[in-house]
Amino acid sequence: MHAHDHHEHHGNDLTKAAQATLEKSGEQWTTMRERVFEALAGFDKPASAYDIAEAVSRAEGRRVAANSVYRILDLFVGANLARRVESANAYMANTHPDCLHDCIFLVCDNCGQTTHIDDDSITKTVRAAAKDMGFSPERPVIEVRGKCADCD
Amino acid sequence: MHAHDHHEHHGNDLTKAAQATLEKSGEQWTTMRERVFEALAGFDKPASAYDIAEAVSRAEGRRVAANSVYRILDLFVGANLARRVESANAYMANTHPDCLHDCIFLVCDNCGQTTHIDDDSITKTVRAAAKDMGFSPERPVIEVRGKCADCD
DNA sequence: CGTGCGCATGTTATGTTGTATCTTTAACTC
DNA sequence: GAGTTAAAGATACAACATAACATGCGCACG
Repeated sequence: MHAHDHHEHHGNDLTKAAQATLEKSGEQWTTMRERVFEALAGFDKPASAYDIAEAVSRAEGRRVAANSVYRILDLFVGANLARRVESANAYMANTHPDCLHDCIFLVCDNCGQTTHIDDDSITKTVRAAAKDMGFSPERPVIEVRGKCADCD
Repeated sequence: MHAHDHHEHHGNDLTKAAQATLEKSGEQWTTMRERVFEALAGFDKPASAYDIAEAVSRAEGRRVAANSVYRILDLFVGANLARRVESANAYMANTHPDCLHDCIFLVCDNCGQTTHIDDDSITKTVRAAAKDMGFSPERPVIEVRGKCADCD
């Protein structure tokens, strides 16, 4: 278990936490950003920008272009409201935007369900190993592909 | 340092090792596969299928389509002759195809230079952490984005 | 009041990465 | 060398990502 305690936000609470974090970083919490965040948080597996564009389009009854979604996702990733899952070319909402981690994703190859772990001892070790090679780590990407408990 | 000793193959030696490994797995070492492998091994940074298609096209003086390259890369990854770098949507030749590892890539965000580490203690820990969550790890993806010694 | 400025979003176009399907060629077997 | 099978070519398209420019909207300042 990791040492410090942080909230795993859910539902409306999560949206509120995201808004607070984004505003604290000096950015606006617009309608569009809220729609994108809610769409993203509504997926239980990594969602591509196009998945989100489609979801928001449906919810809004108008065409929302992927382009706009990408812009917002980039902003979210920068502000720690969302994470990119590299091995899936897709994004996940961060359930504790108020707290910074290198996190580890477990991605089921069968159903796509993705959970995350925050194990700072692992990520510290990975960063240290990179430093030992004279490399300056900035963003560890640690993902595990395999089978989730349900699909195994 | 990792415990067991394996060769880091280079140049013609590497090609020979790749051929041996591929044939041992019951696949043919064709002219095209050799061209693709050599093109791949010729890059010092992750190469996309399209990069390789272009390199092979130039070398052969004829148009080689990306999809042929993809087929061969998939085969190579399956046979441990090459690795996919997920955070770069690109591939690297495996310098020791005769030896199986979960490996760790250090990818420079500035120049693209990518090196790899084989640190089994880290990868074992990652797999163990996944198992603790009831997840069956099959393919850990461990990559570190940052700055290489030269660019830092 | 209105106009000019900054930022968010929309629109369209295009670039890059990855698959699918079908045809043709090349490699091994006898 | 003829027949069989695996590999590679051609073409089309799907999915992911960015670029460039236009529009809308709120707000500060004259």
